[in-house]
Amino acid sequence: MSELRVKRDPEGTRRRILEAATEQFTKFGLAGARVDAIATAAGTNERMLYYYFTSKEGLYVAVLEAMYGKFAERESSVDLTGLPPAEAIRQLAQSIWTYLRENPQWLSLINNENLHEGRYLERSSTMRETISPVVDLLRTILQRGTATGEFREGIDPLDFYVTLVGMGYYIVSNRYTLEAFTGRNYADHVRQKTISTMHVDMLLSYLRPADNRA
Amino acid sequence: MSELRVKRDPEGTRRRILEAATEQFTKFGLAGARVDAIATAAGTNERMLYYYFTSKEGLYVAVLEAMYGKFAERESSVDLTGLPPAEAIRQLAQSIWTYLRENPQWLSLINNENLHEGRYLERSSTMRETISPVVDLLRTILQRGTATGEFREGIDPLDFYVTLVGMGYYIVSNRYTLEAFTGRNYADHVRQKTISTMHVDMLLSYLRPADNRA
Amino acid sequence: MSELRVKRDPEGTRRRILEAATEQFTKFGLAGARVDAIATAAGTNERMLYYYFTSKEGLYVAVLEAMYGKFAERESSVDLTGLPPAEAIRQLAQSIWTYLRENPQWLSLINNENLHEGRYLERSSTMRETISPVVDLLRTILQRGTATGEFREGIDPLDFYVTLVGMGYYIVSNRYTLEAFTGRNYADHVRQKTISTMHVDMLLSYLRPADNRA
Amino acid sequence: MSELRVKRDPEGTRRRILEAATEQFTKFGLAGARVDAIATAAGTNERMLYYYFTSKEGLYVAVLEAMYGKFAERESSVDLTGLPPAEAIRQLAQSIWTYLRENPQWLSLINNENLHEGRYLERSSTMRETISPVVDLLRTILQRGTATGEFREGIDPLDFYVTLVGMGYYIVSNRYTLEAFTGRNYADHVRQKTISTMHVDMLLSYLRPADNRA
DNA sequence: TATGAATGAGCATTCATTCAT
DNA sequence: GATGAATGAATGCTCATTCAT
Repeated sequence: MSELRVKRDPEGTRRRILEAATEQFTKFGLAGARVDAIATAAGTNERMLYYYFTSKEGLYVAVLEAMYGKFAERESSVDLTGLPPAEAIRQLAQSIWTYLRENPQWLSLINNENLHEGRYLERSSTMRETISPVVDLLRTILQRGTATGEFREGIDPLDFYVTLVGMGYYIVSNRYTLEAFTGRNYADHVRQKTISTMHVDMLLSYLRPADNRA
Repeated sequence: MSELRVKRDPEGTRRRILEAATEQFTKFGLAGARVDAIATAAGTNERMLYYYFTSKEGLYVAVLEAMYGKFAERESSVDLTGLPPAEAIRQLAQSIWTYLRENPQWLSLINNENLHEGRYLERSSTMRETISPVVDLLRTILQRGTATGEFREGIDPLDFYVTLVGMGYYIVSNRYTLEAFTGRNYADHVRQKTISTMHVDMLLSYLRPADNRA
Repeated sequence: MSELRVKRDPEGTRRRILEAATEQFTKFGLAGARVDAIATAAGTNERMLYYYFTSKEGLYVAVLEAMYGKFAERESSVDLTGLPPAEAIRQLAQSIWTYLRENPQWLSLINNENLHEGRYLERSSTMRETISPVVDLLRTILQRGTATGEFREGIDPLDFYVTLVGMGYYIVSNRYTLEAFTGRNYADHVRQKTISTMHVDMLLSYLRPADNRA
Repeated sequence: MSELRVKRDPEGTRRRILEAATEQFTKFGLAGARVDAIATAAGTNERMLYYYFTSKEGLYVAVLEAMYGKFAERESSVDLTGLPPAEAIRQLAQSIWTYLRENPQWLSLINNENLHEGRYLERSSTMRETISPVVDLLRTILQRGTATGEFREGIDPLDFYVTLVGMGYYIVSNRYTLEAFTGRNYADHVRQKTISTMHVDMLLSYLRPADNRA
């Protein structure tokens, strides 16, 4: 018999709570989110939230972990084999920046975590492995570029990765204050394209060997 | 009659409330900060907070404005006249990055504002003028560099400024999550020096004209 | 098929719930005890508690009844035949006081019942018969003592019994507040022996006929 | 201007909360009492309860302390100078028992404290001094009696006091369960008179010297 | 018999804010 | 200007209990 409202649906209930919580936490932060708003949005009652996640903080950690999961999944799915080094860098950067642009709530969560000095992130243990595949990929690209003489030697892949991510992160995360300060709307498509071109140029001109310059 | 405790000190009370509020808002955000904690920390009672700032939000806006004021003051005090263009860029970057490093609470406030989609920032109207002197300064430096042939043409000063700030912003603001993800402590002095060297190199190699490269 | 965990054990489950409930109710009272704590301590789930005992109150009554059962069993097992009256009184008193000392949770339950004005006790009808054998025994002893001239006439056995029990009850039930008020630890063995000697003396000197005194 | 409802009355509000709390705690115990019921009964709101007493437990302790205060006041007001020793004992006992009879809520509180193993009583520091005046008084009476040869030697005043109090305490505190068990209503005036006569007789016959007996 | 899932009312407590002096 | 007293609406969380399997 088909029913509109499924009465018993543990997995569904859990999932709906997690989705609702993700939205509330990204919108209002840990302190600002309200458990009753989460329960209502999830179509259940507050009690179930505690049944599945023990506490508001427990739910917050679960949201963080679910987010990391999706992020890691996506990061490891990029395929850049066979591309010339510079082009690989370009595409890797675009891929990461696109992800950040499309998932601003993810950045809100990260910012919230930094407000809490990473307290809740520490509880989860698999963060480091999340990004290592991308950094490995980047390392390979840099090595290929150095081998062909296109890139200079001695580039630290992790610092380079952090810089690359930061470029995209900053303009997405700070889009509202940037508009107030600069008068420019960096959420705008054209604006984003312009500045990301600058960023790619910057990354690549930095990689170019000194001999090639003078 | 002489008393140990000065009862009436309007300016002092106002200032102490503002200082206490700054600390609480930067630590816990708008939602997380507690008015009674602010009052206690300021050595006064909650009522005075409403007397001077109307509401919690009003106090929050006042904190934002006070912060902008200090930031603007500092930004306009840099003197780079007489320096060769590349050196001027280097010193400007270092100056800004040092400020960010030394004022992480300022970044917390900005992040909080972005969480609120810049709602409270809009109320204050003088934001844009805050950064324009620095951007003007940067524009002059870029023009000087272009004139001497050191820098390429057609660089957008504002986008360049945003990129430069973002580089410093990201590693300070995200220091906690970066440590969880990368295993590196970017709050560390040596680490910060290393990556800021990379950033300056990146900015300058981007500015170098194409003719100079091939 | 043999399994390590026996799944079905109705009597065991019922018993374990009752034991866990006894502990929780004596520790925290009816209002303070938590059904989920009882279920957990009994190694089952809350639902079974309702299956066997209908409600929290039903379980509470069941605990009361089980306690009475044990108490009655014990009370009727004292054998004092053949002892001289005074010695019989002495041994009866010691027997009762020892029981009280060894079952302070029983006193907690009784106190709880008095807090509820005996509401739940009334439901059980066999209370009165519980103590009547002991009172009968006491009546016989008193009659024997009167016959030999050792005890005076006209002693009410029930009032005497109540007084005797009260002496032991008070110092066990109130051991914590007594320590706070008097500085003496009446839970201490030596202390208990001293005061119970006083109590026995008191009971016996009361029983002694007036003629014997002057 | 005369108003029915006094708007500002800090002392009154505090007092009314304390009175309402006393009633609720004595009726339902610490766990069973409800803060909103207390607030309503006090004609104020829950917030004020926390304003004046910090927490439910804080209020509970305040109730305990207020009760002790009244008890101590009363205890120290008995005047027995000039009475013959036996009469003094009789009147002291009656005075204490009357107090217990008239303040059964006080006994409920004490029982509750014993359920909590005296946890909250410990916080208050002046308990011991509360009863010492009465014990001193008792000691004097006993000494006077010994001097005249009416009382035997070597009576411990504190143990004697504890026994005396216990006699009255038990039949008041356990009046409901006693009725269920014995069928007698010890709250009844006649009943109480009968048994307290027994108790006084018991105390006095215990005090009488051995020489006087045989 | 047994158990995981679900519920709604109620819980102690805290919140930002306002009143009266 | 300054302060203690007062408020009502939340807030996160727990309660005893019932439903569905």
